[in-house]
Amino acid sequence: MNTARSEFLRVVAERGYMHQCTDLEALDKRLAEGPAAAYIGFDCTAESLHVGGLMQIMLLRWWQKTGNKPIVLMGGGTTRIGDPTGKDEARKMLSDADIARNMAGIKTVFAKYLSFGDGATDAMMVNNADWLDQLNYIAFLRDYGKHFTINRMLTFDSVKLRLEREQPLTFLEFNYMILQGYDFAELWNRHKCVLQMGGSDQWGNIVNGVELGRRVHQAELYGLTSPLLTTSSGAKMGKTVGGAVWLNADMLSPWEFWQYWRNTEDADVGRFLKLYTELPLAEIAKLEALEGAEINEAKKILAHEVTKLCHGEDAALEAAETARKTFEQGGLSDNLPTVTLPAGDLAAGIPAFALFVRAGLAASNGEARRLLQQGGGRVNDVAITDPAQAIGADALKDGVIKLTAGKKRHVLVKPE
RNA sequence: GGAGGGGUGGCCGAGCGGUCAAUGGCAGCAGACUGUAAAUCUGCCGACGGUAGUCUACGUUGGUUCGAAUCCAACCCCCUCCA
Repeated sequence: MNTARSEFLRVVAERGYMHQCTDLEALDKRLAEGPAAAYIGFDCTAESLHVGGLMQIMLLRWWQKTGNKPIVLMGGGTTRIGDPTGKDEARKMLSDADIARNMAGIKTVFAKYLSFGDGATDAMMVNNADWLDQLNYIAFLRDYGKHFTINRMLTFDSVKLRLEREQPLTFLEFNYMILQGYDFAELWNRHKCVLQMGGSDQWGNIVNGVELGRRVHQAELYGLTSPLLTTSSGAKMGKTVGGAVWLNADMLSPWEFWQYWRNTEDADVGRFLKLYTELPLAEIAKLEALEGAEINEAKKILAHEVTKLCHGEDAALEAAETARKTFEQGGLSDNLPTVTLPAGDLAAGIPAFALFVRAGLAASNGEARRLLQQGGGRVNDVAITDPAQAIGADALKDGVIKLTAGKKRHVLVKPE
């Protein structure tokens, strides 16, 4: 791998993006010959992508930076089927309206990482509904179905998992891999796309496309997968207290996004800097070498760099400043998540537990009570252990009340 | 169509007439220790409620019982084997 001639594959190898490749040497040779097009597919299963998809986006970004053309494939068609890969049971069917809404939400993020346009290395976005929706069943089966044997399909992990666990796999889902394979062949046909990338769980689907392209179009196609990312302690990436770590700001504020990276485990800092930032490797090596509490500096840089790419430099700086005020000075920052409350309610006094619920720091009154009783709740940095203690307008400091749950979750309450 | 097995809290998985809001594990939350880290230890972990109490829960609907997640019936769904 050190012998890679193409800049892209060098980056991929050095920064840890590679898990498997269908034919590394041939791909390297192809890339050395000149710019190429590659695609990654994104299914429209939620209104935003989350950090789980960030590595794929970074791959496309490097692809473009190293002089190639990225194609973002929106799975408007395949999402109607539902990818069974890695799933114990069928996902519930999404309505076309859901899919359209999700696609609209997901699309927005790519503009931040890729530059779109009509030039040779400009990114383009396509939707596989454009060709899948109008497939003619019999014609499709004759032209493409003949290239897939059931024998082979049954050997794919996505299928085996279901069969071994004795969970049903519907014929609908069974077709997913064929359609994804067809996507690749079609993208070769339309845009001379030679490479499909994706997470390691997509390996089987990708290989299908490579083979289909060869059989139908005699095309030399390649596949490359990235490792499935878990944190050092084994947890799957991308969970915060609130849920997934979304990339869209309206689903997860830049402040919380920054916090997510700031809280990276020590052992993951170097790896994440390589994967999710574009800092030079030499600089990363220095940061990685920091010991003990000093590694916190590296985490701040990680948080800054990742947030800068996703939400812009201003948002990153603002989050850093908010963190500095909140954690290092123990003070107030008006950039913390804020909840408003009718001034009248506050004047009348609200039991502490109820206030925590209204601020979104507890899901139910019972949970809020427990939080307070266990000493995990603070009002203006003072622990409140009596859940029923009334909080009134006299708690206002500079016009706001600061609520804290645990060590890291802060919310400002403002009367209005 | 026939025979058998199964559907329990976010997940896995016990329970098989009362002492069950339901053992245990995972996940999650909080506290201690720390560095907004990890590991570890401790507490919490259905809802409402002045921790007494009330309500909603063990696929669905009825039934038997003083009393059911536990027994019966019908229905729905899943799995296995046979046809």
